[in-house]
Amino acid sequence: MNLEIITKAIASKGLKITHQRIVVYQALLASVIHPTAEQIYDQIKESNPAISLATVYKTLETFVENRLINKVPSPNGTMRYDARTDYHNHIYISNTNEIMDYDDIELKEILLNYLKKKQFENLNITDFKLQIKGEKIDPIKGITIS
Amino acid sequence: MNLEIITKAIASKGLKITHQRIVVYQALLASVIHPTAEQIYDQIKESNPAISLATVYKTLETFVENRLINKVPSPNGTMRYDARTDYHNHIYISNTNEIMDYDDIELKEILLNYLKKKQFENLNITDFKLQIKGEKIDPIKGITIS
DNA sequence: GTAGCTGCAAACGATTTGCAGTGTT
DNA sequence: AACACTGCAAATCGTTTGCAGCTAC
Repeated sequence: MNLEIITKAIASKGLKITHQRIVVYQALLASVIHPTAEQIYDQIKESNPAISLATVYKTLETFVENRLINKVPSPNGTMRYDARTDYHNHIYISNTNEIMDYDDIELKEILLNYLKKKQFENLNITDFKLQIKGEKIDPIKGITIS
Repeated sequence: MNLEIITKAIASKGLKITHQRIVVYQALLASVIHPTAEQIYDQIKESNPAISLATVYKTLETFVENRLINKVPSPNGTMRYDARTDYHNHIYISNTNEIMDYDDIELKEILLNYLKKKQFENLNITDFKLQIKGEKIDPIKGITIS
């Protein structure tokens, strides 16, 4: 997406603007599959053959530390990355190993309301999400929600 | 816990009742920390020095396949195990790396209700839970919820 | 007796690290 | 020029595997 937005986002964290960081962030922003580090690497090395996998890992880790992106543990043990940092839920699809975003303002309200009512002592809540797990009935087709 | 319950549970899945399986299942049932395979291994090898870590892994995997226990991916990348298979939610505490169970019938109702209203096409939901992430304000003290 | 289980050691895949060289500021 | 960042290869960590011997049924 917009290169200026990307460089600004990186610079805003006091990080140096390198080609590698731009490309990694760009790839993640464009992706909808919550890719692994290796998937990002495979994708970007086509246009960027010199990049190293270790750099992709380091870059992603740096972004996570600076809250530019999120790291998502997946049920099969590998980490996946998510450029979205705003509130949203995930659906994990076990037969295709996909992670889908799932947004609903109503759900957010319901959960916020619920959590507000509860008293959590000694706990500072930093995040919450409804994790839905399921399987596609037809693995080739998409999922629609209404 | 009750040895008879343990052996019956294992036998009910058509699995052979071995000392190792009993001990692993027992340790997991008694634990409240959602231990890793290695934590279970460390705990049981005190009374069972001959047991091997590979067996603990294999045993846990067998239990998961037979739906006796659950495998939980944790944000730091390692898998943790949970003897509870009934509906419950998890709180992940990032500064202590703890996973806490969190139960509330009201919450279950709210979520069930919400999901019932929604139409998920081409998706067969197998599980859902509210994942709360937070940090302990005082890491030594516990968390109370009301 | 036989299939299923265990223990060992070796293999594996994902991720991290140390370090010398390079690039950004 | 200084320091942060990159690339490489080696190291590490959690987990899995192959296989020979053992055990529950």
